[in-house]
Parts: sequence; structure tokens; C-alpha cells
Amino acid sequence: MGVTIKDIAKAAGVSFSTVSKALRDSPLVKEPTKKRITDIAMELGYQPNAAARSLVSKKSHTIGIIWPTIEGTAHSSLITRLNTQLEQLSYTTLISINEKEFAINLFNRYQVDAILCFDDNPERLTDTSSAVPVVSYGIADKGSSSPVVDVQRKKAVYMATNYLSSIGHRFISYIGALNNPIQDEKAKGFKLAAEGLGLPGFTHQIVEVQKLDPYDGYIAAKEVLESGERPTAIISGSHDLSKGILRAAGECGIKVPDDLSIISYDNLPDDSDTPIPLSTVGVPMDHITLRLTDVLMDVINEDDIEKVLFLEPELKVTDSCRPPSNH
Amino acid sequence: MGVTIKDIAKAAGVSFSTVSKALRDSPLVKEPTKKRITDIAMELGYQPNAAARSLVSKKSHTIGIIWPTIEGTAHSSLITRLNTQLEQLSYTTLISINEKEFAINLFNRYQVDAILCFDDNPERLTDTSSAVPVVSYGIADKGSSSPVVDVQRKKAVYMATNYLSSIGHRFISYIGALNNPIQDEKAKGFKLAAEGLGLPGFTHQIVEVQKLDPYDGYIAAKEVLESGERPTAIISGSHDLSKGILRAAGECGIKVPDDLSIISYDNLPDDSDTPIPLSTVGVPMDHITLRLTDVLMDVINEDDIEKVLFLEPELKVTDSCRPPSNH
DNA sequence: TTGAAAGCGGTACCAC
DNA sequence: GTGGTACCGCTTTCAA
Repeated sequence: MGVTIKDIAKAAGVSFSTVSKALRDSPLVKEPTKKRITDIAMELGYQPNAAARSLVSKKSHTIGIIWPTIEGTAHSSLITRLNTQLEQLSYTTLISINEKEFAINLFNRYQVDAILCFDDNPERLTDTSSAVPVVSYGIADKGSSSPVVDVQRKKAVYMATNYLSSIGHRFISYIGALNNPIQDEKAKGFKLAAEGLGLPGFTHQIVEVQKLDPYDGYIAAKEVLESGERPTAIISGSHDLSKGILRAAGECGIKVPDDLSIISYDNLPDDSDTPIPLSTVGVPMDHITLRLTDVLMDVINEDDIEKVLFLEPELKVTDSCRPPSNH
Repeated sequence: MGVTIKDIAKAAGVSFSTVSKALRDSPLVKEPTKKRITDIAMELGYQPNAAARSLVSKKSHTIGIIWPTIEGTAHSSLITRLNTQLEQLSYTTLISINEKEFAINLFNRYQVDAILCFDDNPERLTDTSSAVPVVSYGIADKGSSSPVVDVQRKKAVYMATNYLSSIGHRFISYIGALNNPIQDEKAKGFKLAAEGLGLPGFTHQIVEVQKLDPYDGYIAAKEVLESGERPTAIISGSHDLSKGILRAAGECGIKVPDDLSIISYDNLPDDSDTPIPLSTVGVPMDHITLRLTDVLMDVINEDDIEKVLFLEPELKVTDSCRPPSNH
């Protein structure tokens, strides 16, 4: 097996406790000694043993992320950012794709300092006991005992719907998935706003897709736009869906925003991979990353933590939105 | 912090070494004692400390997977299967999305038993030194010192191309990505076969896409099929691309397989989410999973390991292929 | 400024 | 069958 501090101690002719201090850059070791030791460590390719270290220090400087829905690809971008951000706070990230309970146990055994759980199914109340603090990214749940960060998807789509009606739209469609609680939230926001408006002659429509790829948006939009009576505005459940919707509009000879307004639920910064800049609504990814790492640091330091943290969605209106032309 | 075997020992009125044995189901402990101890452990919610355990046993029963290209979503399905398969071998899986060198160091510190690296960039020769054995999934590379499992993407597409020409096709298009070495391999196989055929009047064409979503396949196929002279067969770089291609064909009034044959590069089992069953070529996902876990177990047990393991692609011909109608 | 020694939570090998 | 004890590699007092 690998090189230990004892090997280094022998090579440097000092005691192993001196090596330990030197490697942790302790001021208790004289500079020349320190340099000699670090040089030898480098040369020998020393890697500190995380097991031994976390055993004694009770800290691993590691965050465990539970991500059972890997195949959905939903959170990959957020996880990448979190990984980067945590690295800057000198934490490393470990991911498990096992289901919640199993992964929590796994990370408890590994003594990670905190766990972040992407739980698409917040319903189950089974609050697995965990010595390590757990933070969930999902939907605020009254019953949950661990902190939850909620990006208020319902509110986001609600805001978008109200905005579109406020500038005159009277027939709005929502295209999105309904097949899990997270996605369903968005549709709920749409329904809530549309039904709440109570405007005479106002029409709304929910079109379900199974996946959130551009392709699904394309298919759904084709159906919507080729039917007799068509909406003057579409709200889409994701950026990718919107790409497909844009293409469908193009093929149907429908101009955005002249004949059709589009708002996309989206956390991504505008990466301009669409023909026109899309109007979006949602909590910007950077906010999510920052707040999530904040909460993780808080639970690690046992600071006072609010049980539920609602992040505020933002509506960014661009050229993809305009009052309907017939008004 | 958590419950330790000493807490259990105290509660059960036995020594902590007895607890250790009982929990590992050693035959050296009398049944009633064992039961009493395991009951107490359960009640107290005992979780063995992985750090302590791997420190002394030098084994963690954990495999580290390095997956820097998380956002590409390419390997998610394979990773899910690996996770399941390894679980059955009583290994747990930990994933890092950091870049290779960093992740290797991380997993070395964590004393995982073996590392599996999804390295899309096998060119860089920097063979990071690792006390833990590393297995790569990628492209066989003469220089590499650690075992590589190669699914021979080039050969797979080569086989598909030759098959299509053997049944009479004289104009074949390849639709796929070229933007990384892995994807490029497939295009190389196509080119190699097409140019090697040396048939008079044989035409081939490579159409590049940036991503492997159905949408990209749709766009590319539209272009190909709407041009004047069009191919009688298309080989596609992925299952998802093929879905888009099928749709494009449908919209252009081109019948598969009557007017157009399609073979898809694919490792997935037929999940029949296409209107007609697609012909596929590639190493079946189950083979990959099995061989990969085999190799991992081998390196762990220090069995003799072949440095390079080529897996054989299979061509599965279904109703999406047929000789061109004008022949 | 350095070294010695006591653990951290387990496993495994001894005695009894 | 059970308990005692010596580690695993490291951090952290406390003495020298």
C-alpha cells in the first residue's frame, strides 16, 4: 500500500508527529524542517489516508450528494456547479446514485460532513435517521425534519402566466411534464393562475410531455399549433422543450413573438442557443448554487438554520414576448 | 456523533470485541448473545464507521467511478447498471465528477478498492500514479498501463456499413457526432468501410451533429432526405438520433424500410420506443456491464489481467433494413 | 522546536 | 464462547 507519514519520518530523520504537523503547515515546525519534509512527501507521492484522518478528526471535508435520478439528466448542470463551488470552499463532492435510504447510510459510514439530497419524491415521510446533517433540494414539506431548499416552481410558472395575461393574452398553453411531483408543481402553478384569473373568454390548456427534450417540445407544439384554435402564448416547462417549440413554430409559419409569445421555465443563464433570446422564469442557477452551498456550510457549522428556504424565481422578459397582435 | 460498538457493548454487557464478532456474524459467538447484540445495534441505529473499518482491514468494498462528462449524459444508463451489478457483488459505488487526476487522488485517499474511469480523452498520456487499481472504459491505447475495456465502436459501424453494402446499398449516409474521440471512432469506422469497398458508383456521406438527442437526428435527417439525391440507407450514431431520423423520414413521406434502411449504433436493449424495431449494432449493454465488473473484480483480486479487453459488437438486423427497392 | 503518547472505531489474534 | 490487546494512519495534547 501507499506511503505513510512514518515512511516520510524515516526518510527525513524526524518523528512521525513532526511530519504530521509539517504536512498540515503547522507553525510549530521550523521552516527548513518543514520544507525538507514536504519535499520528501512530494517525491514519495504521499497521499494522506482519508480514513485515518477522518477517523481522528471527525471531519472529512467531503459532501455527499444523493442523486437517484441520474438517468433523468435533470440536475447534471446544477451538480457540476455545486462541485465547483464546493471545491472553492475546499470541500470535495462524492455522488451516490443509490436510493435515498441506502445512500444516507453509505454516506454516514463514510463520515461525510453533510449530505445533499435530490429527492424527486419528497412525499414519503420516512425520514431516514442520519447522524450527518441532510439538506434536501426539492419541494418544501411541512413534515420534513431536515432543511429543504425550494425553488418555488409553482410560483414561477404562476408569475409567467399572470404576466402573459396582463399583457393581453387570452389563450395560453402550458407544455410540460406531469410525471413526477417536481414537474407537476409547474403545471399546478399554471392551473392556479389560469383558473384564478377568472377572465371571461380566457382559455388555458395543459399539454403533457413524457420527457423534457427538445424533441418532445417539438411534437407537442406541432399538435398545439396545427389545431384550429391556437394559443397566442405558450409557457414551456424547460429550456429544452422551448427549443423544440420554437422549431415547430417556425415550420408552421408562426412568428415569435408576433404571432406567438413564449416563456420558458429555466434556471440556466442565457446560453443563446436559440434563434431568439427566450423569456424565462425561474431561480437563476447561480443563486441556487450559492444558497445550496450556504445551507450546507450552515448545517456543518451547526449555525441556526431555517427549516425551509424558499428561493425567489425571477421573470426575465425578452423579445420572445409581446402583447397578442389582434389586440 | 454516531453509535459505536463500545456503546453497544456497554448496553449488552459484553466486551466490544464480542460485539465486533457478533455484528460480522462470526460463528465464534453464541446465538442468543449474537441476537441480543444485533437487536441492540438495530435499536440504537448503529452504522459501522467506514473509516475505521477500512483503516484496519485495508478494504472498503467500494468502487470509485470517475465521470467527468456528467453533463453529456452519455454514460448514465451504463452507470446505473454498474451500480446495480456491483451492489449484487456487495460493492458500493461512489462517483466523482472531477477531472481524472483529482478524482484518482480523491479515491486513493478514500481507499476505494478499485477505480473505473470514463475517460473521453484517452489521448493524454499522463498516467496518474495510483495505489488503487484503475480500469478505463474508452478506447484501447497502446501506451496505457492500466487495463482498458474497449467496445470497438469503429468496428461496430464498420460492420454495419459493410452489411448495408452487401445487401445492395450504394449510397449510405452516416449521421453522428465527431466532437470527441469516442464519437469520432464511429465515423472512422464508417469512412474506413465506405472507402475500403472500392465499389464503382458507391457514394457515402458523413453528416455531423453536435449532440446526440433525437432532435439533432431529426434536423440532420431532414437535411439529408430533402436534398435531391438521397441515400438509400442511413447509419446513425445513437439510438436517440435514430428516433429523430425516423420522424424526419415519416414527414418526408419516406417509408422505412421500403425507401430507406436504418441501422443505429446502440448498446441499449430494444426498448421499443420507436415506431418500428430498429436494426442496431454495438456491444449490448449487459455484456459491457458484466465484463466491466469482471475486470474490476479481477484487478481487486490481483488476478492476471489482460491489458486491453476488446468487446465484440453485435449486428442485430430487424425490419428497419432491406435491400434498396430499385435493385 | 521537536518527540512521545493517547486515542479515533474498528478487526483479528491471542489468552482464558 | 468470551474478553484482552495490539494495531491500522493520523491528529492532537503534553513533556522534554
